[in-house]
Amino acid sequence: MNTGDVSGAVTLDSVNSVTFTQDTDGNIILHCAQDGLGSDEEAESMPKRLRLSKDDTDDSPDTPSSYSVFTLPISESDESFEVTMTATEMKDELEEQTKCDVCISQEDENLSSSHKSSDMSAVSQAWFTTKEDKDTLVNKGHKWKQGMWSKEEIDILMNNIDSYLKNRGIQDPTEIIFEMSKEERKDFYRSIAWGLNRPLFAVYRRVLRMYDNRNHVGKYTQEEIEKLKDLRQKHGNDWATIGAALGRSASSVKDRCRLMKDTCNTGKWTEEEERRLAEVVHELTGTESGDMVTQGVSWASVADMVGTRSEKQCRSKWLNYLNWKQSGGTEWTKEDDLFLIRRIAELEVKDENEINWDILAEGWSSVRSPQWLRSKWWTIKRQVANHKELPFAVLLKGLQDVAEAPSPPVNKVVVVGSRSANASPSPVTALQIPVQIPVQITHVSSSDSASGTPESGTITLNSGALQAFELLPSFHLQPTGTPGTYFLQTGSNQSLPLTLTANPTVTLTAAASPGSPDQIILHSLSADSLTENVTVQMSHPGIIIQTVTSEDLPDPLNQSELTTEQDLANEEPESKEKEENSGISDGTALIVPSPSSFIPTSDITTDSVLPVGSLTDPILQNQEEGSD
DNA sequence: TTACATGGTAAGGGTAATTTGAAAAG
DNA sequence: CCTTTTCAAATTACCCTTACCATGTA
Repeated sequence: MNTGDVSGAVTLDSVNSVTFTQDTDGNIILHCAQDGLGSDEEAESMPKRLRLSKDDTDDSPDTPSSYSVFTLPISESDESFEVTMTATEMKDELEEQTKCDVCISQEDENLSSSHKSSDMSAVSQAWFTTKEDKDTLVNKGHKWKQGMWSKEEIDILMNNIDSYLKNRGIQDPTEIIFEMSKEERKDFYRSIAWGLNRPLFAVYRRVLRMYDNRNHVGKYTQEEIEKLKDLRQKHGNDWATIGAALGRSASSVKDRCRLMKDTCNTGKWTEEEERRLAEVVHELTGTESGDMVTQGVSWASVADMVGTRSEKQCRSKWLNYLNWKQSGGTEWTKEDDLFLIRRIAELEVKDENEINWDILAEGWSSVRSPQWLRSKWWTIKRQVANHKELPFAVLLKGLQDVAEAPSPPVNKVVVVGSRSANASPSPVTALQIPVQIPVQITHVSSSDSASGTPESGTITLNSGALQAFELLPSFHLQPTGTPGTYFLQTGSNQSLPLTLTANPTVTLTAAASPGSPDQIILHSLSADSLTENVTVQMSHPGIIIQTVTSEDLPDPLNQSELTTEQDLANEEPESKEKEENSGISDGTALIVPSPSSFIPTSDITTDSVLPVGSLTDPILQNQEEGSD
């Protein structure tokens, strides 16, 4: 699937000169002369005014402050549009200079010169290689982001690249990156780094990796590995040459070589190996058996001394098991799960990246290491199929509810997120309290049904309750007549993964939830006699039933049927794929209790999340393609 | 020449996700 | 007893920083 056609992509090439003023409410008004709008024949001289209002969902110290820009309606014919402008670090300037001229012009010399007048982007406009440089800047109060790039950062980067390309009339970014000379691409990196709190060299590397198509090739085959060994013999550490010969990037082959020491064992560690590992670690770090050692270890040296294992194996064994074992660690329990979620919630961080795992892990005997704890969090988090889309706070609250639910562990159905009505692009967080949704499964005694058992039986699902819904191959909704109530109907030849036993009605989960009148009735028309006439009632507004099948997307036909119903307009439970990024994708969702192995996350990732811009991150794209 | 900006490499610490394999359950 | 499922350990593809070097240029 291609995300390139995400609708509503923002056009950034409306090159006009604009003027900021401030109104009495403190809003910044952006006056924008209507001359340069490209092909627009209607040379409407009416100036377009935009109001900049601070987006307060995003005021964490580490994330860029962003301003939403809305057009103020001037006339009916005025094509309104909406832009989100990231104004990182420019905030202060904007606030103190109530009036300034900014030229967003074709020539990005202008662009940079207007920035140059200040140190607003000191971080992203410097190459900087040393720690001291970093410290100096940080001490001066500049933000310095490092570590994994967040989705937001990538979006900014992609947008920057996009507008650079548009300004230059270049189609393919790889032209600039791999073909142009230094001179020709002068200022490329400088321009695209704008708005990011990372030094240029970080941006530079990120971009190289992103667009190097020899970099996301996937698993090494056995032949490749053999060939790699040969090449290694021949060329030593000349990774560029080896990579070229293999059709892989230099860093890829370098990394692969790190995994294979000729003397490496695989599989389970022997006691002797473990003993040696412990000895070596303690020796190299000047610590004693029983001490917690979670950083400051040179794993390359450790591996050398251990002899039979690679550095990664050593590190992994130590941080995920051995150190904990030796310092008297205790087993991780379900309670620990809950405790972890609570602890994280207590931190009240806006973003996962702000969590200090070292501190969190301190004095917690069932935690094997901070690194391990972090991965533990990941496994918890990934039980939520769409965790990638959910705002951190929502995810957290949802998990907390789930974990604390007193309900029996069997048949737990959890849904995170609720529908935030329509339209209003209101803050995604806070208001939307994830709830557990009671799901009732009853037999329907409706209409026809020739089935012999009007009595109903318990419905148990293969293993996790929601699997039933996930596996629904396709369906459509039919209004039942009762407002907000629909039949959700599957195709006749598709059997639900439901089996009936002998029990009348079953509530899959019974958590406290806001009473809600809205119901969805699922009516299976499966040919399978056992599953005939099964109705699933769910009472909650805005449940999204995500059809996640192995073939990915729901049947488009059914989708369209679904959306034609007028009263589905507000409550329409399933619309995600359709609606793309029209703003209502916030927060509604579905947790799944099923093993992660099953859920293809590919279809719920980027499309609805990619906010603006028409470029796709090739890395993401690659991952999607690969996940088939 | 120095000093500095830019662009580049190798090494290695790290993360995120999948694969593997043994134990538990059917 | 055999097969399937489950779950944690092991593995691996990929990511990011640091240190250091090369070259261009003011």
